[in-house]
Amino acid sequence: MPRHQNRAAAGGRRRASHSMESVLTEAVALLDEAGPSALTFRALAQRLGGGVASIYWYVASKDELLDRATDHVIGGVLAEIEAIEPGDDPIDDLRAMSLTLFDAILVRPWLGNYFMRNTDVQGNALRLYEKLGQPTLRLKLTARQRFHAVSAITTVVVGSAVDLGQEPPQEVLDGALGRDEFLGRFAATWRELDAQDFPFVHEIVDEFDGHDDIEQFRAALDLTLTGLRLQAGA
Amino acid sequence: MPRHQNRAAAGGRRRASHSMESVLTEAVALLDEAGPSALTFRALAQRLGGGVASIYWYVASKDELLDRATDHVIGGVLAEIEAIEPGDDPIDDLRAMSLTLFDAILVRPWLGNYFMRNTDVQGNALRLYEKLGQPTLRLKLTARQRFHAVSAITTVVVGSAVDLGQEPPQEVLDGALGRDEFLGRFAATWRELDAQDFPFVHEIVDEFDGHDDIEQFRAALDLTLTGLRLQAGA
DNA sequence: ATCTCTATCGAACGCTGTTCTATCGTACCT
DNA sequence: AGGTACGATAGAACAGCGTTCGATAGAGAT
Repeated sequence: MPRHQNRAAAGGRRRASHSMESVLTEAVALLDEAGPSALTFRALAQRLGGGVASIYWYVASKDELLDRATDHVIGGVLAEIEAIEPGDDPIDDLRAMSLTLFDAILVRPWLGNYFMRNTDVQGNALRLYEKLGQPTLRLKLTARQRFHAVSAITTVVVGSAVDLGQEPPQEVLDGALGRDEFLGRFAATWRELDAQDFPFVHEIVDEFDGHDDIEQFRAALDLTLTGLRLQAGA
Repeated sequence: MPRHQNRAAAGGRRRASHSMESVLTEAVALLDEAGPSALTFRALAQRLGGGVASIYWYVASKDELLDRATDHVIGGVLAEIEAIEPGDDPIDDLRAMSLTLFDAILVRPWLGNYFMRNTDVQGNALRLYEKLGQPTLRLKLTARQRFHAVSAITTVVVGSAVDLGQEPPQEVLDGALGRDEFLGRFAATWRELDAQDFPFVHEIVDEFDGHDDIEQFRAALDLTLTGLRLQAGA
């Protein structure tokens, strides 16, 4: 592991000169551009203009690379969340923070899969967890209820995000097939199901067709927050 | 794809004779015994006493294998859920179904990662989705609210389960390190954090230490169901 | 000038999912 | 019976992956 940051990158030489920063930045860029399957040590090395093995000086394994890359961008999210001014209602604050986190995962669907995997490496994730928990300190709850509340909220956020994070079947990644057509195709097969056996699916198929992910998430979050509000007796 | 099931497996011959059933059963067995990383085509072929390429006659890719294996066991869960007698309160029914599903994922943590990935292949998952939705038909809700409610519940169930499904760091898989010690080690590092900067983490660290996953899930589920009950105006 | 330590890299290893091609065995048709 | 089509099996090879090894370049200290 590197003990000192790289001071400067020497000019056009043979050997490449990296830094933790550049490694994580390029890793994130790869994840953003083409999803988790595109982040390979070879692809990353090529982007950095160096050899494969060099990356192992900064990172002990791919898992650690993913954890550090995740925490790297979570740092930005944390800053956004810390910039939120606390209001009168703690639950409204929780709501705002959750939406900010969700938005971030919406832009980078891969985040959900690695977020909070290992708080040893993911220091920013831990800080974010703390930040999410602080509003609950202003609620009339037991410590256990607070713990469960924040767990429930992160579950909803990350769970919703993971749903979205599933790599679409290539056709929509290419842009050949739009998201609406993708949903529509599912909806079409659902509509062909027997109406007797699948009354619920028929009831909601029009809602599913072309639905908005953010709205769906907001609905799930609000159910949880309503429950929490009731629990806090406010 | 096989059009006919295998009628009989001829006695001790050279060539192996499979069936969709046996392929999925052995795949599930591998997943159960040693997690997703243990399910490889080579390991599976060895268990089936045949060659690697044979599996591709039943399944077009590993993704499909995972989808079918998942749906295979979801079939059992579906039967359990269909055996539940509907009661007076639709939300109580929802609760019972969710707990049944969660229990199933608790026993097979890998389930959460593949559940509902592709309802084309996962027919039982679709039926389970329908079953989860039916109680909401008895609630005073709009179609959209019903859709969002069931999505929220599956998110909580699967989200909680995925959290648990993360392959533990080998030490606890070996049994060398118990789950309690594993949690305790995290708790210990959390306790060493600055109390000023991490008031919430300090507040809940004792709850985290040695916490029960099922209880944590139940708390998250109940928050959502309470919110839903309020929404339905009951 | 030599030594040490940081940082780099090419080549190789073992593993993976997947494909190619060849084949066996059975059921059916004449 | 003999021929043929096809369901079903399998070994070998391929490309790609994460990871390890051993060698080595460069900069600063002695």
